[in-house]
Order: sequence, then C-alpha cells, then structure tokens
Amino acid sequence: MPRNALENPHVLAVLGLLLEQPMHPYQMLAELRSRGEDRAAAVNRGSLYNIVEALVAAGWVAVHDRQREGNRPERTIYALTTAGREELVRRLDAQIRIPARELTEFLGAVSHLGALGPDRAADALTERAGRLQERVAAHERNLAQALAGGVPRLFVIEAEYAINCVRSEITWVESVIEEIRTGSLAWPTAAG
Amino acid sequence: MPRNALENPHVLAVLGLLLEQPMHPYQMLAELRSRGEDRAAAVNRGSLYNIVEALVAAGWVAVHDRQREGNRPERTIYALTTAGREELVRRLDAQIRIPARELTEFLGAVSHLGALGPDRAADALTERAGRLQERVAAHERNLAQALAGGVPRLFVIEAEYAINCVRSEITWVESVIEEIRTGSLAWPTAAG
DNA sequence: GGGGTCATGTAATAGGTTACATGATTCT
DNA sequence: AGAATCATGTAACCTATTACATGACCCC
Repeated sequence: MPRNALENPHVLAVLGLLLEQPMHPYQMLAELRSRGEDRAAAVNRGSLYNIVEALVAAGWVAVHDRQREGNRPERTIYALTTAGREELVRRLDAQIRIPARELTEFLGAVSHLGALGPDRAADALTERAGRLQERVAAHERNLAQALAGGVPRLFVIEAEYAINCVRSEITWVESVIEEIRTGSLAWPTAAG
Repeated sequence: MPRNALENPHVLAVLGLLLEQPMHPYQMLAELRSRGEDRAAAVNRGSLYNIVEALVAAGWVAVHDRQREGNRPERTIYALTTAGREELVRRLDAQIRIPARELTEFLGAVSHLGALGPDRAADALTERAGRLQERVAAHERNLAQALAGGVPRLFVIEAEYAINCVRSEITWVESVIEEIRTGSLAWPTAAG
C-alpha cells in the first residue's frame, strides 16, 4: 500500500459510495464505472484495493461482513465508520469552500488559439460547439429520466452543475466564433 | 527518458512556448511558473528534461544554439522545427474539436452535497462563491492590465474563457444557495 | 562570506497502471 | 465447449517526483 494512499483523489469517491451502502471492492469498481460517464474518473482495481486498505488502516472504513457464495472467492463487504463519515464531511466541506485551480486541457489549447489561424480556429470551435451540444442533450435526457423515475433532485444535482458548465462553454465558444467571423477578434500575424 | 513522454500532457505547453521563441529548458520552467497561476500546471525539471529530450528525438524540436556565459554551465537553446509546428497545430486542433471529459474535484464534491445537510451545504457554497468572486476580480485586473499594455486580445483570450467559466459557476452556486434557503431544493433524510 | 539564483545532469524513490495468476459461475 | 463475468491477490513495470551533486554568478 502506498504511504499516502489517503491523499489519493479517489478516496472521496470511495467514501461517498460507502455512505450509500456497504460494498465490496469489486462492486465499488462496477458502480464507479457505471456512473463514470459523467461522475467519477476511471479507477483501476490495483489502486482501489490500496485505497480500501488505507481507509481501513485509518479507521474510516471497517469490515462489515464476509460473504461466500458457493465456492467463489470470499468477498469482503466494507462499511463506513463514524470517523469515516466525519472525514467524508470534512473533505466535502473543504473541497466546496476552497475552489481548486482546475486547469483543463481546453484552457491550455485556447491559450495558443492564434497558432491555428482564424479560419481553422473558427472551424475547430464550431465542431466543438456541436459536440458540446450533444453532450448537453445527453445529460439532459439522463437527468429527466432520473427525475421521472422519482430520484430526488438533490441526488442528481451534479448533473445540473455539469449542464450549467457545458452550456456556458457553448455560449462562450459561439461568441468567439462570431467574433472571428466578423473580424472583431483581430488576428495579429505570427500569432502564437 | 520515459517511452511515451510524447503523450505527456505538458508537451503542448512546451511546444506552445517554443512557438513564441526559442528557449532553454530552465527558461521554459521559469515561464511556465510565472504564468502558472492561471495558465499552466506545475511542471518539475525532471519531467521537463524528459519531454525536451523526447521532442528532439521526435524531430519536433531541435537545438537552436548553445550559449556560454563565463564559466556557467552551457545552456542549450531549443527551437520548434517545421514538423513541430505542424504537430502543435494538429494537437491544438484535436483538443479544441473534441471536448475531453473534464472531471473536476468540485463535481465530485457536489455529487455528495447531501451529506453536508442543508445548513452546512449553504454555508460552504457561500464561502466558495466569495472566493470565486475574488478570483474573477483578480483575473479581470490582470486582463485589463495586459490589454492596457497593448497585448492583442487574441493572446489573452484564455483569460476571457477562464473568467467566463468562473462567472457561470458563481451564478450556479448562488442559485443553489437560494434554493436551499427557500427550501425549493428538498433535503431527503439520510441524504448521500 | 553567505545566501539566493542561474543552469544542468543523474540517481533514488514511490506511486499508479498493467499484467499475471486463480478459480467458480453463468450464458450462448 | 467456450466466452464472459464474478471476485480476489500479487508482482512487474513504468512514470513522475524528489533529492543529490556540481559550480558559477550576484547581491547584501
């Protein structure tokens, strides 16, 4: 187990899952992957076992049950402890209060937009806008379906946030395209 | 040198810097750090030398000059090659056209907002909104200063994008706070 | 004279990913 | 019968970070 596995960014995701219900690691993996499309980052099993081990050592998670079906490998169900729940709340609280510097790939690309030249830049941005539209539509479909299925809004609030982010990016991208087309965003030569 | 150092996410940043002017690695580091507050992620020298070595091997970057001042260690100035410039354009183009799944820390936190309970959630979100306001103000000051100093808008366009993102997040956060306060965002018990 | 910056090179460390190994169950 | 899934455990590998090593120059 890595020494500071507790600093692993997936720790919050694991604690969050265990808040919902006790689980064995393989199930966590399945959950994370099924929601992963828009919620969690990809985790692999190697890291996951390390994290769980570290969480147990920290006392935030404890063995809840051991089950055996037939001759399958015994599966160990883990559950949040009280301390784990407190830690989860502490981390959530901190991550909400203090915005991290979220450096996206797109921000890095935009900072060298000049290198593409006006036509290619406008073209690329247009394609992006289209793809973002599709993404918003997909998010909205999922959200509507969940709400129609009776899931409380609080439990899908992050979808609303994601939609908000993508929407505002679309607006920005489209405004830049327009400015390139009208020439109000000037293109200095040797732009970089 | 790592085998796929060319896949390193900092490659684009290095190519972008070299598009502006030839440089030696130490200077790249200084540039990245000085802009780093809102532009580039932190790079350390170990990785940087690996990247430069890989870029040279790929033919995207070549030794431009070797300079020696007094008895200081000789510094090697690298410059973009034509192939390197093409690669930069190719990567920029792709990164703009195809939006990556940008999973932020905040998105992960929001998805477990329920665990904080309504009061603490509203409180934490309020603090975040305040900090985001400060960040917008700082970005705007920098942007205004750059523009006043004669920098073409195209070269600071990424600051406009960053401001747009933060602004829209503030709007969203404030709307959620309001909904928590008025009770229109219901809080199911045992929320997680 | 001491501390900080300029500038590089390289080895050690530790983390995450990938792959190997095992074996039962279920579906086609 | 073969493939895919369930479920774990562990070792190898590769990458990035960190630290060590070197030495000149500049400012106080």
